[in-house]
Amino acid sequence: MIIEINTQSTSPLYEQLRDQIVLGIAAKKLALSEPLPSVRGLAADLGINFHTVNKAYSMLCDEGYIVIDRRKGAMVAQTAIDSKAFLSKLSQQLSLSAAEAICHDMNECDFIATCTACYQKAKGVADNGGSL
Amino acid sequence: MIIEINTQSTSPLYEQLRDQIVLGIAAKKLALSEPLPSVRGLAADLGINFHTVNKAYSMLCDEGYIVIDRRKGAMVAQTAIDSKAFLSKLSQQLSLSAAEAICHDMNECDFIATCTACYQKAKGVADNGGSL
Amino acid sequence: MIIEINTQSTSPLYEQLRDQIVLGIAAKKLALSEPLPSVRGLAADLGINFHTVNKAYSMLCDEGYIVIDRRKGAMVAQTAIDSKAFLSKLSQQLSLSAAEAICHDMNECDFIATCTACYQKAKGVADNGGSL
Amino acid sequence: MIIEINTQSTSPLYEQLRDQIVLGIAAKKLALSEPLPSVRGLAADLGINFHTVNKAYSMLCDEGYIVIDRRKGAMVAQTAIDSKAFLSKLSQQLSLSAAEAICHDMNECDFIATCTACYQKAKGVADNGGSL
DNA sequence: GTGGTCTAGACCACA
DNA sequence: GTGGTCTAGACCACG
Repeated sequence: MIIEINTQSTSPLYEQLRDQIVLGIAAKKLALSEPLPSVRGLAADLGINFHTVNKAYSMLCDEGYIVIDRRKGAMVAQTAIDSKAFLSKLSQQLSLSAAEAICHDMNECDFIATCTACYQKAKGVADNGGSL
Repeated sequence: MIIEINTQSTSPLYEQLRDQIVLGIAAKKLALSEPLPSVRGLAADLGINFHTVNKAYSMLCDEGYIVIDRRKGAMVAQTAIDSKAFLSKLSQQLSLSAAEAICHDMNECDFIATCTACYQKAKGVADNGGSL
Repeated sequence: MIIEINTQSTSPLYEQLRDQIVLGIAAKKLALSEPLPSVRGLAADLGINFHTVNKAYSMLCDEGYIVIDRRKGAMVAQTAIDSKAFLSKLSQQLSLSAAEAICHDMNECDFIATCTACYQKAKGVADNGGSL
Repeated sequence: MIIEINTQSTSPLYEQLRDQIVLGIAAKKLALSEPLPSVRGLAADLGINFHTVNKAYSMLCDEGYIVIDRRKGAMVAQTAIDSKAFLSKLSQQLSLSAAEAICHDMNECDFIATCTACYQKAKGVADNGGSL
């Protein structure tokens, strides 16, 4: 799996990293229980400070996406927890996106079509050849 | 229109303000060409510094949601521009949301249902009772 | 002669007005010794405050583009004065424009071609049919 | 590279700063990818507030002259973008300068000569003695 | 150590 | 009266 970091973006590096890994897990590019690269190794690969990678891993751990074992390192969690708080957060994100779409004169059909396309893309259908 | 600011949140005040106003425009709580409150007036109402409000207004202006008229102050723009760059940004936001949903074992049906609900909510259907 | 004012621009209205009138004089749309519209009349036409028009006229008078007669009102001056200070100002403006052009990878030929085109345009060649 | 700020001038400090840096980039006094001084460092050198420098840097970033890297700070951009909008802006600047020149009885030859001189000066030919 | 954010207060330009 | 500009200082996020 390839992770791209843009050091010129306004969003913090650890957040970009966290987002990329979530995308990777959803697309099954990071298999369940597969160990993630070590903090120092990934930091070296990306050319960033290992504290930054550490922070991203901590966030992912707090959100339940990964589990961190002191000996085995980080690995993808079986399933993410705390789905109630998550639904509230998801709803907020989507409401804002929808509001932005409405302001840009996008009707419901087009918005839902975009949502569907993004879901498919996130699932990695295009990358894996569709059906599994 | 009521704007709520959470000073406890980690996200910057100007960003919260920007998001609230976008939601307000989408829900038609802020009519087209309706003047927004003055920078200092809104700041006083919210109990925050006027520079913070100013930054939010500047962002909204850059994004094309509002225009700042020298005579009448800030007002809702007729229509937001630069839809090409917007589509790319929207797609990125939705892809991340979709990935998070997938990690939480949400299937496509449920995700799309949530998207639809959020679109309706953003449009203010729930608030106005649907048809008028 | 048509004057266009953009109340949503960041540059002050009186400056826009001043620039438009200078362009008009150069293009001979405002003939020598022709009286300019009255301060209050022009303000009403443009839908702006007459203090704003007044300020623009004062600037033009200070720069020598027009003369203001208490009885006859404002009119185009025979010739602009203070050419030494002007040359310095012009050089400064052009140097900055040239620097911006260089940063955008524009070579000398293209820059000079653009300068020539702008000079012709300012002289109103295209509008008046070329020769006089 | 030496930056001079005139606190007596009517034009805002951040604009003067922005212009000086553009001139510096064009004259190659600031090499490509060379890091600019830090916001607070430059502010201290110039004896002005760091917010003022920050605003100038933000403008330059928006215009594509510099990029702000999270690790290395601000640096000269490889190449400025959005040349279409730029050409329109450049044409407007030059037209106004040309109009002013015409009002001061400057003929086309003299105007173009001045443009050429300014281009050379901006490129830094005069400073380096022409050929190297 | 660097930039980002927020607050606060003063002055001026603008309409 | 409104926004724009500049200054100043404090705190935190980031790397």
